Amino acid sequence: MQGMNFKKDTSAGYLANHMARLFASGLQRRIKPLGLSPGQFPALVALWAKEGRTQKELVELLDIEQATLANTLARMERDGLISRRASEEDGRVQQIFLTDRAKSLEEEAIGAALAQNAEALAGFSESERDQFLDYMRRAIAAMQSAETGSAE
Amino acid sequence: MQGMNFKKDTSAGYLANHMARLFASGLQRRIKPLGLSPGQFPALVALWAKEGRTQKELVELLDIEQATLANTLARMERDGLISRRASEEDGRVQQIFLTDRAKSLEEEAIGAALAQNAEALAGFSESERDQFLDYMRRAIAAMQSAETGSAE
DNA sequence: CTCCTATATATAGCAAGCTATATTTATTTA
DNA sequence: TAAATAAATATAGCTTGCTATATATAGGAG
Repeated sequence: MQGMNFKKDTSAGYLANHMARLFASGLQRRIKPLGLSPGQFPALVALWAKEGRTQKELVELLDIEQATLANTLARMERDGLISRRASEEDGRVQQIFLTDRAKSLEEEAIGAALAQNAEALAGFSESERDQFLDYMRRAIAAMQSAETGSAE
Repeated sequence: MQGMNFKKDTSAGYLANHMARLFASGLQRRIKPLGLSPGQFPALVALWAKEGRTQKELVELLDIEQATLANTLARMERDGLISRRASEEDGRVQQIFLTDRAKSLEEEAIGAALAQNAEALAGFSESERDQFLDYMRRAIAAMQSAETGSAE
């Protein structure tokens, strides 16, 4: 069977990958001047909302693996965005705090992310935008349940 | 201004990133038994359609950078999926050919990708699916034109 | 022919993902 | 209490993506 029917622009997976890369590079362009990178964004958002969280708490909040977060946090510490303080009750745990610099970037950084989202959805009506977000949430939920899922 | 309004599940960029990672890991789970990985997929699709393409031609076809493709092709060669033959007319150019193994995988691999797409869109009606793909194409187009774009 | 420029591919170096495993400290159990 | 298990974090090693730069070959201008 030669020439099976597979076109990249009709593949949801292909489009999702391409779209995500454009979101990331657009965000990067906007926040690089602030000394931030896209992968740090989710952790920053969680810490702007509440400091002193542990790595475990962040892993539960963000949809990434523990090892990925550990590396991201190491880069953030290196870049002067966070500091970590060992817990006294439990020697395995560290609480994570934002530096003054990281705190000072909240407004601009969130503005950049919102601007990037707006750029991507510029041609969308409000209801189209809502529907698009809903579709993405549904696709995510479907794949997550398949992940955990039962027999094939 | 403390506590700016930014929620990950209402951010198109966040959802796009998460969704793309789930597509990739789902596809990986399906094609790993074939000895393939998700990043090789676009190049394979292009070569299944027509062999003997050059790297430059593939870069024009796929939405990735030349350096990314160069590395992906190196891994594909290492893994016995492609071979390259230097052009006689132009010493800079190499034509890329599929190995027998890579050719033999076409049906199963495309089936895996289609199955992954189907899994993600399981709960969608046909018109919802079409609309979703269209939304993604529109977001991609908006970000691409902003990339090239005029003054801010 | 020689020098400049353009083109095709490769390499360096980094970020952000992942899986799998190691390490360290707590907790539980025998 | 000593040994086994669990929990929190780190590390190893890989892929896929990027930007920036190097290398090698072609082609054009003088």
